[in-house]
Amino acid sequence: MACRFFLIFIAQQRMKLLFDHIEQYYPLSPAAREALAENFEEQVLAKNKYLVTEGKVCKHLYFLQQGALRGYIHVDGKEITNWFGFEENFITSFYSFITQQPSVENIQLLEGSILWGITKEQLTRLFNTHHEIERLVRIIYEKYYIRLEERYVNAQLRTATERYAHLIREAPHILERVPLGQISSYLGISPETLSRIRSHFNNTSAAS
Amino acid sequence: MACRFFLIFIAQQRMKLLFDHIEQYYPLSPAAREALAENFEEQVLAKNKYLVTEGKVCKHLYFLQQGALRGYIHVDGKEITNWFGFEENFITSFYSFITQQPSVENIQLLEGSILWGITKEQLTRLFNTHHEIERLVRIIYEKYYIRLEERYVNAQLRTATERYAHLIREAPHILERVPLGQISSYLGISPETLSRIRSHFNNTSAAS
DNA sequence: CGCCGAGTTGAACTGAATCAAGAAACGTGG
DNA sequence: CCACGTTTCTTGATTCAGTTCAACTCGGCG
Repeated sequence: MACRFFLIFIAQQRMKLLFDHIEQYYPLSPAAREALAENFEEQVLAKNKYLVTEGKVCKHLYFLQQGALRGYIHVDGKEITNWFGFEENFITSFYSFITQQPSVENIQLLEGSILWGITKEQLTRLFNTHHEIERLVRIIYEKYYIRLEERYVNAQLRTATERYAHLIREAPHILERVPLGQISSYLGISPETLSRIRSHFNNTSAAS
Repeated sequence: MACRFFLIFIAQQRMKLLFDHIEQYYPLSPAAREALAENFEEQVLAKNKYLVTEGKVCKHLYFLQQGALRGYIHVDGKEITNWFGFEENFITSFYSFITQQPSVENIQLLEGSILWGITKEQLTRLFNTHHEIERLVRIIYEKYYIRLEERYVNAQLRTATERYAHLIREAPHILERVPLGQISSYLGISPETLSRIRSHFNNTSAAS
């Protein structure tokens, strides 16, 4: 038996970042932590690989421990990036994961990454056995809802230049880790315009 | 005792639309229904009154049984409508309700309306006593998350004309119940442009 | 009856897209 | 380590969707 507890301990050590992150949302009992540790599976993926591809059902909810990725859709033959994901975030194609309908979006690795995944079925089972896990997920949904609402207002109200300024203020790391073309589609502007905005920014800020 | 059950029955009859709606998301046990019936409070408000005003904390989650309303924010002295709410929808200022921080948005009645409200505290208490109520809310969050995601993609990708076309296809009732100026800010275009788009639509569709 | 807010229509203007061509940066194989 | 093609980014010229400003119309209401 000592052996079993030791293995649980080891597993939870490897998932430390995930559990630390969860703690910020809602503190779980040891039993619930153990149940989660038994159901999350590690996944290591190389740059440019896909976590989710359009047409296929997204079965997993992921926690991104290390790396970066993006969600994009195809519109008129072009790739439109809808979001970027970085360390310590839950990742999935929400529409597909929730409804279990084929995904319209693709999730692609921008860097080699380490993820922890759990299937919808496993999670649903855990909801039945551990009320607090369902509470945790309810709270996570709340946070992500608010985030999305912010993005929506931002997209609706701001001009291209303002959206870029907002991005370098709120998430400057994106600029170093993501090619311009993907950022421009995320901001809803053409690559040329973003290039111009950026050079204008550099000139005016360098002058000061 | 017979009297008590009779009163519960009466209460649930008055809230029939709410319970029917909930049923679509997740079927509740009689005990949970009863608990909800005891905590939701009816509210009848006249046209142009406010359900939530900016600066104040939004304490309630509402179910709109009858009527119409809109959420808007002030930007550069202008009112920007972010969403419309109609019958059989849950309504709140999500950011304020979830975080219990002062609201940035106003919720105004577009018509005289009948609502059922429950406070955040009451709901949180019910989460502790009835797992299934927390599940219901988790499922509701999922649905509303997907809806918001759709609105986001729509705002980001479509042109003004396409957004209008999408609106009359998906929610034609809005046009009859809401003044043009509010619809235009919701679509993220100027009233003049919407007027032009609309007249163009009428001309081309009347010609066919 | 005249006022007032909401909607329409016109003309000028502008932010951003598109088209097109070059310049850098990047990775791959010799 | 360099030469190569490929992709990514920049810069310029033109075009276009949508804004802004301004004047006008219409329906409701004191």
